[in-house]
Amino acid sequence: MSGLTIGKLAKAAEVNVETIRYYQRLGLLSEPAKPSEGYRFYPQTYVARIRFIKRAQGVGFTLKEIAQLFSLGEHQCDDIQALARLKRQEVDRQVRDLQAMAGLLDQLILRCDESRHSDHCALIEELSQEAKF
Amino acid sequence: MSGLTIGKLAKAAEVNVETIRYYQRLGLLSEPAKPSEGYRFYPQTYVARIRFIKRAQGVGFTLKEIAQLFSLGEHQCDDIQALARLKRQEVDRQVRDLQAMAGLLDQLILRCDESRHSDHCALIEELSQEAKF
DNA sequence: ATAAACGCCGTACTATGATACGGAGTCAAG
DNA sequence: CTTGACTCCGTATCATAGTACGGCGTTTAT
Repeated sequence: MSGLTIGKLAKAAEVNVETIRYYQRLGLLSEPAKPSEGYRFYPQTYVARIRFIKRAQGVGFTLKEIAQLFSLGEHQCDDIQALARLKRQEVDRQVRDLQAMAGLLDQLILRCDESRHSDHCALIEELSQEAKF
Repeated sequence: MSGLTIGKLAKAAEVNVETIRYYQRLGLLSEPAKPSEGYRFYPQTYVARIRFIKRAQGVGFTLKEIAQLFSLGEHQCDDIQALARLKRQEVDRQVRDLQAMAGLLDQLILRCDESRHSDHCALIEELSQEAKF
């Protein structure tokens, strides 16, 4: 098993072929050398990498940030730590935001149980008040 | 204190004036009636609402999803619960993803401490393996 | 050995989430 | 009472993240 064609990779990673090409253009994925005759072959590890990109995006990272994240390991350990710690803090903030969101949804669900839901705006207000960052 | 002009609101919520107009066009914010002479006035509660939108975006919600979230409270409690529960599950998944991301960053930070960082790709692979949703 | 399917590559188009711009009206400080 | 800042509104432009398309070459299954 020397590798996957782009179509197989796309299917395995559950993305569009064009998306892979796009990621290559952005440098998120390196493009394997093209054999003088025939198609490119992609290593299986790309499946994981693409899935990772998709998940990171799902939690609010931009492709640029993800590229930065990847680059963390590719430098000598100098200012990497600072960047990683910064990202780490952002992630913590995002977790807090999501937990607040979970709380809001829980309250909405509860309120539904009680068949009474007049003050959801107060909830939103409260939630955003917490956001002192 | 009868309300804010759009500029004051924008400053208070730390967004561009144009962003507010845009949100109005999308129905995320209702546009206060324009007095026959003079400027519109926005209630202070809009500050919280805008901050909420911004935070929700930050954790991966689209404006469309946020609009949906807002609409949850504005219907009679029928299929609201189902939708809220669905969103709730998504949020839980996102929290898990973020925690995995935090773990990845922690490992990168550690590896920096050890001044040795050859296998970060293995980390990414591992992380995306976990993602069986 | 040939047709259908797939890969390659460049360019064009789409949707989302804003931002900018221009001209006219309004407000408020000096 | 004027001038500078702000509002209003419509339209245009931008960045990001893809998706589609067309023409050509390659591959593979029948």
